[in-house]
Amino acid sequence: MGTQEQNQNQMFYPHVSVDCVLMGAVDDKLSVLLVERQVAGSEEKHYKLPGSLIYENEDPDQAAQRVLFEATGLKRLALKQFRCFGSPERTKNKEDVQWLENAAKLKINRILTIAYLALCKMKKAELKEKGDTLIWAPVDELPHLPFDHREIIDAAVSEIRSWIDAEPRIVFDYLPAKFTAYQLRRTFEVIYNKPMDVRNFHKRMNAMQYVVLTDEMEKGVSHRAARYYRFDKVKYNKIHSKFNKI
Amino acid sequence: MGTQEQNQNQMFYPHVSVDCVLMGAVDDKLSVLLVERQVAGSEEKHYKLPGSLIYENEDPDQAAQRVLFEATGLKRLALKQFRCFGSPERTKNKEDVQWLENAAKLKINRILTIAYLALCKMKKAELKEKGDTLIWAPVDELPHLPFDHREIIDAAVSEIRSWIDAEPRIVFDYLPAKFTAYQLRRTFEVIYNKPMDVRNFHKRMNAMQYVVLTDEMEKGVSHRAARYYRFDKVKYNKIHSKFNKI
DNA sequence: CCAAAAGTGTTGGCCCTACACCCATGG
DNA sequence: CCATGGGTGTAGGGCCAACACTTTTGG
Repeated sequence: MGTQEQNQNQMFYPHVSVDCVLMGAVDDKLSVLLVERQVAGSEEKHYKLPGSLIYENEDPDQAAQRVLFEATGLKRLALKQFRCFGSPERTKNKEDVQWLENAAKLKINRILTIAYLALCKMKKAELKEKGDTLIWAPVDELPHLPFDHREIIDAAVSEIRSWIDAEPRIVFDYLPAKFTAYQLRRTFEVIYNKPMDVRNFHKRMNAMQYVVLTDEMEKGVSHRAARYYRFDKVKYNKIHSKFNKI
Repeated sequence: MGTQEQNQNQMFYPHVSVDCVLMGAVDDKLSVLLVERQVAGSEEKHYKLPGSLIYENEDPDQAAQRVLFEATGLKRLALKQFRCFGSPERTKNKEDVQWLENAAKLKINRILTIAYLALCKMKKAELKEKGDTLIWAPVDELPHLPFDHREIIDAAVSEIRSWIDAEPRIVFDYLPAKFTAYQLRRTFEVIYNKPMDVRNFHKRMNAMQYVVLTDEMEKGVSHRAARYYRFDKVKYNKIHSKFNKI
């Protein structure tokens, strides 16, 4: 570890947290989940990314799962660690630090955060049950956020696209078990923020051998009923196993 | 930050380090730079990734630059943070922890590390001057390494390829200012570990508008002299600016 | 019968791969 | 003159994007 002997007095123990960028589509806009935070002497609502300091003997990956479970009740999401944000500049805003010290009842000098991202299919309605302390904010209409949370969200949005390219599986976390071609296409359109040709998208979907037709159809719609497809995990794993990639 | 109020006694301050995977080609093999570490009561040489605990008020990115400067004398390398390794399991090997505590003269409970990677053109010969405490180890013939350093290196090798796809610039950090088509091709072959067709590679190189021909040639070689090319940073930046990508 | 969305094929361009021979130089 | 590596072009296949009409259903 280099020359730390000469710098022992400079050694220190930062706090380490995880922050989760949970993405979903609300009103056809790519949105992120934010949690309310109480700011002393302020009437308006303030929001931040769901996050937590990590516990002793807790793996950061587990901490991220815990944070999202506590916020949404969801378990075992496909969470991806995508970057550590550790600049001392993160805590340059005194208001943010003061809020954090009040909330954590700890003296905070510096805090590193490990950022995670996930896609999810939770609907606005389901979140209401958690008591109005959660909101979905469209990524291009974010409220004021503490620390570098905006920067974290920006990084997450560009990260999710390359993640999907490498692991298409994750978009199916965002969809119900049975879904229509339209739903899958809209998912891609929202995440990549561009329209996709319907016919070309069908071809692309056919090329995904792990997207299989079911014998169910939409019912009660005032137009030709769409077929339902499902994601075949076994076929997917066969195709995407590391073994095949070498 | 969730429910940390109820868990205050579980809050703790881990140590945070950076570890650097510096890659280069030695004897036509993709290799990583390792530094020697002294293990009490052992005659054989032990190695590890160059790394350091981070200082108070030090950005992890700066810490990584510092580590590589201290090890190699190189400054301002194109370093990329690629993952944080934070499992409590990292310190399960008591020998590793004991060695670290001796080296750092600190009691270590747990240590998170932020892993960085870079390509570099330093030659074996140049490293000798640092007094034999550094080695280049081929990635498929690594010695025993402490903690999860082997896992970190494996992750770095697969990471570097996708990084180059996104930012081809970095391969030129690995080459001298003037280089031949052969050198550039060998660089790609070593990093991707597969042979590349000479003609196709020339076409690919021509497509890189930022690789420009100079009017210099090889001298004193016992075969047709190769032309030297150079990397044109200005052209590269024009082509790869974020502005063009949206 | 009309509104609304579902579903379906073909063509052209681009890019990548495979492949073999002549050129310049030093010894 | 020969050994060594430098340098070049073409043809075929796969992948992606652009593009318009018919089908089914509920109201």
